[in-house]
Amino acid sequence: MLSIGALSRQTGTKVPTIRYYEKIGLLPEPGRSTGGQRRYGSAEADRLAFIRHARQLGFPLDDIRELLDLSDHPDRPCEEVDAIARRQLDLIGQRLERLVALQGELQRMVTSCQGGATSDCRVLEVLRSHANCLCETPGDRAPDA
Amino acid sequence: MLSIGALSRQTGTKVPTIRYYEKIGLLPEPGRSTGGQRRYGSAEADRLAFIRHARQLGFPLDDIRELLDLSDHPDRPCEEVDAIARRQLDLIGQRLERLVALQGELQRMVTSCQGGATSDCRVLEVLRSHANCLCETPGDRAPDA
DNA sequence: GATAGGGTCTATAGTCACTATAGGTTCAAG
DNA sequence: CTTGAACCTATAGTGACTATAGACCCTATC
Repeated sequence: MLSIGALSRQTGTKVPTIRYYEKIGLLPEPGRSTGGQRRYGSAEADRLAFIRHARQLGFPLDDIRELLDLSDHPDRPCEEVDAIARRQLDLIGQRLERLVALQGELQRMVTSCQGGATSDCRVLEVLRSHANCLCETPGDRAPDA
Repeated sequence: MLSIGALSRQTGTKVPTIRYYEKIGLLPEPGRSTGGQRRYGSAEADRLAFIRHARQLGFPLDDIRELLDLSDHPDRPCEEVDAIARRQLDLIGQRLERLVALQGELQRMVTSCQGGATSDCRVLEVLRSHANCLCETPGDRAPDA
């Protein structure tokens, strides 16, 4: 039986994160010691490891919830799992494309800066003028990983 | 003089976002109509365009605040600007590296899935076992863009 | 001048995935 | 039996917005 701190060290997950996962229902409520402290077995440790690994791969918690659910039902077909993974792969592809473009523009900005006063700064100039920038995807956001 | 909606359309920024930028001090408090509605001139429009462009390049708002400040002082040397841009470039490089690794692992997962029941699902199996995964950077996060 | 509608106002809460804090309790070693 | 680290709960904060509610304004048409 592991304390929350031991589980934290074992899985590389911070203690508040474990409690957070419990609160949002990703981890089951564990047993408690007589004094009321959480005690974990290997099933919980496996589940948490699964979650952390999926998080490292950038899956959002809602997807992970679904993956865990599917994982709990070995008889169900794995198409849904596949779909979730492919969706995530797609997303990462999109982010990569975008990041490469950003890197390009930033690189151009930085290398064209010759020093001097900010009044002549090429970086600021580029930021000021929208000429020759990407600006394809105006208001998008992309989280994590 | 532009209404907030007109400025929104001109810069591709949502109206609540403009008000949010004002609240956190990135945009100055604009003049108002007799009825109390915000009215913007071209200086504000330029400033907002600068902010949006920097955001598209992934700069966090705090960096943008500093860039705007430097931009307001044309006599100062542009080294700081350069440093901020280089830092951002670095960050993007790191994110790219990581995303490429993620893409690789996800791709392997997805292509090795042969269909069938979730009990044999290769995707879930990989998520369950930490063997041959990246796991170098345990608890890191990386926002935006 | 009245009215209709769309735009605008403020304030507040929600998003995602945590992280930090405060103030108290329990556990294990010595 | 005492110490001090680890644990408990509850709440608030992060970043960069987004959404909602309920009231008010502005302009155009009648």
